[in-house]
Amino acid sequence: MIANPDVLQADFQPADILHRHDQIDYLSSILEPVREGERVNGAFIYGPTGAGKTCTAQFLLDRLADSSDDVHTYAIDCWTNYTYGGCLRRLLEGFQITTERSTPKDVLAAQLRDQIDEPFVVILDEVDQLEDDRILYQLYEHPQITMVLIANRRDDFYSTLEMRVESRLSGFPGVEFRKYTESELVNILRDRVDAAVQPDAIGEQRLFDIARISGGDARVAISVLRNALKDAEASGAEQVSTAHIEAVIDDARREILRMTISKLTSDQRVLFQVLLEGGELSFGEIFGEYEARVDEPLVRRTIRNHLKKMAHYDIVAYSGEKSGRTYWVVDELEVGSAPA
DNA sequence: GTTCCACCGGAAACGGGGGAAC
DNA sequence: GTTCCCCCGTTTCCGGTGGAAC
Repeated sequence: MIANPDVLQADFQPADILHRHDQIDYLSSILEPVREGERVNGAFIYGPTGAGKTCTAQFLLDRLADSSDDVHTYAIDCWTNYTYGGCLRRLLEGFQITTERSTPKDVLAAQLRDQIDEPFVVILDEVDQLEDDRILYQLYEHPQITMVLIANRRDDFYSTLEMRVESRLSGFPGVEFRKYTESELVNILRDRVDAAVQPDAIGEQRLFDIARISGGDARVAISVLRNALKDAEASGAEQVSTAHIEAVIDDARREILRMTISKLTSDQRVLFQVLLEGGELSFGEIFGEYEARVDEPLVRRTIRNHLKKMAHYDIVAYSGEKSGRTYWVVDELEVGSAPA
């Protein structure tokens, strides 16, 4: 049934990004001068998870790199490179400059300033995860670097920046990526189906079912599609049925959850599990349960930092400013009701 | 109003890990 | 192999806040 499984992976880069042509055209017009060697400040892409932000930005950078040998491009995941030094090192790596963990940060900054002497377009994905916005200021001031910033919420990001950085970046043209509509998701799924599976493996109505339960999130929709096709194939069916889709909704949920928690440290995973099982909990309840589950627990202050970081990741949420604060897991995968 | 307790978060210190220099 | 330097996660200290009990 499945002829080309790679096409069903969430990170597969399609030849065309459906329903994002307006954004692509606009971003292309912004980045066009870079091709001619001119300096462009950059752009800011924002919108919810699964709206195609990263995929589109990567698509644009690939196209830019293909069209000109003189333009260097690189993408940095600020979730994993959130420290000032770590982000600087990744940037220099992108320009083929090798660095060491022990290299002083001011040396890295000087290398960035002095050694990048050709047009360089950088995607900073999940830019709101950066701990230190000095890097954004230095990139802005660099005569050869163009930034493409990606985050979920525009206003939240700008509100965290130091004034001198905010005043510069607020001039970046913003490009909003809204959630996909059901019919848009159906087109995206059909595109993948046409490239990946045998004809008639899944009917149009079943694609609508998947689109409806995915809440506008292409990542979820593709995960449900992939799992439903696998389930149908394993059961010897010739076509995906409603029952196959119903059977894999929880699998898709777990898959997304696994992808999310795979980025966490072991202690953060315990905290996540405590909150997942306990629902809404106070700090004292979380810490008590955490302490009982690990052999060498970290101190309270560190756990507070971890919870704050997880809230920054949008994995957990909290209400209340001081005492009386409670924490809970954010249900990121908003899978709706099962198909009718 | 006062005291106690739990909690938050800034600041500084500590220590492990990794690389460079000798 | 040893020493030094640096990064970065963790710990310690401490001031501030808010709610509950008296």
